[in-house]
Amino acid sequence: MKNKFLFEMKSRGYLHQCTDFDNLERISSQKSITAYIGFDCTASSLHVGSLLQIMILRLMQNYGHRPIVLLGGGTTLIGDPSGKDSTRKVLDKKDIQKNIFNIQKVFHKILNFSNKKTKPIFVDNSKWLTKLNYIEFLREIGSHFTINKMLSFDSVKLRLEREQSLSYMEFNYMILQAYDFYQLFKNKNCILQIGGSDQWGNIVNGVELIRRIMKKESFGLTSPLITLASGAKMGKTEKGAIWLNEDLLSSYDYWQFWRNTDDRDVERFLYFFTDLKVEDIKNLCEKEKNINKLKVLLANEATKILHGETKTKKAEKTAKQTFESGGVGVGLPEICIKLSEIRKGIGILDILSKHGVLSSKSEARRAIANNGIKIHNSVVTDENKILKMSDFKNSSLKLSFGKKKHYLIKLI
RNA sequence: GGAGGGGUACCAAAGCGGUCAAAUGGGGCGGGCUGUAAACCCGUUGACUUCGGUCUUCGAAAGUUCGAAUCUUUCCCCCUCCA
Repeated sequence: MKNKFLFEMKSRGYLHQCTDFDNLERISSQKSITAYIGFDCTASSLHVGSLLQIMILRLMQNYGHRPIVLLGGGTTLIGDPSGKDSTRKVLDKKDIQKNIFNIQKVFHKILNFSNKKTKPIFVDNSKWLTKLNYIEFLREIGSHFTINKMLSFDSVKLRLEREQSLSYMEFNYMILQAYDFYQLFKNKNCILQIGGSDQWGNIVNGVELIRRIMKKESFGLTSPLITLASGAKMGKTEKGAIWLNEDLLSSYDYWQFWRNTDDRDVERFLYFFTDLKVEDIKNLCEKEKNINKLKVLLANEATKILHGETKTKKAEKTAKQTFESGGVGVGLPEICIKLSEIRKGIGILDILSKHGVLSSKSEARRAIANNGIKIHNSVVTDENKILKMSDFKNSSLKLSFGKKKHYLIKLI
């Protein structure tokens, strides 16, 4: 393969399907191209489930291509039915705008803005979608779609087969996404749409719409859906999503997420989520027998991309102090307690339930009954324990819930 | 619009007048083993509690009853078939 960009895409495992690989390869070796990925704005942050897409944009930039980040302010008003069992709550415009604002931040961290040629363009499809005139739209765009075909797409078919209702509103989603691609093709010279494999149908619709209206070729490319070795979907852990925005998930917790990767996923993730060279990863995985070293490497490299070198080093150091030497890591989440409260006498249950360690006193009781709470590494057995000054060392106290969640209680 | 079926905890699914804070499975959480892994084993899984109990939950509201997730009425929602 002569095209370095697509070659690396392939060797990292980013490639799943493409509408016309050979032609895309030819064009992207001749000139710099523009490609877009659309993101849902249903939450105030993206989570690791979207990270692969962002890594692809990053890779594009490395090879001199320009990414467009489409934040779907318009399509989020409708809700993509792809891969979903049921209709989502409909968000209002204000929330979506807020989400767009917050989601943008993460691209500024991961993508490169210094090179004029490859600087990302942000677009919000509400700009054109909300202005559409229904009748005109049906005539110009709707006439290019047949219901026969639309019914055959997985996103629709699955919902119908499972006897779950699909509203007419959602049914229109794929047309709107196709229209997005058409708009970007026409106005921004964007010839490629990238997405997760669940987007294949939506993407193909766009490619076809462009061919029908403009008689020109555009391209669609999908990345594989990442499933964890455990079978779960990436980013959707039960304990809560792995958010990319730091106000929702600290850099330490983000580092921990990667550090706790399943053995079987480590190698793949090194290709997916780090900047390490493909050959280097290959060599490393062959030579390194200690999988835990690779996990640390993965955690370091992945965290670096999102949160930067300084915070990564800090997270690594904190983890080392906390887990390997059983000591007190400096970067642990802190809980501040007033000196006067200690003097009055504050119970362990209150500490646990009021500072977000656990969500209720009952849960705290349970945790203590199950030997899950430790102070300075020794198990707390009395749920009525009152914290005293003598429990603190240098006016701080290490509180642990389970093996992995550790907090530092500080006196103020 | 007509005829049926159904809405139970995070999810699936039992219960069909008291012994039901609700079987069972999955998931989650904690413990053990280990490597901050997987698998496996054990415990736990509404809230508050002076650990005696108390309070709020079975789509919503009203009612029958000493007593309701269970019976009645109305309403809301979902599904199937017919039109």
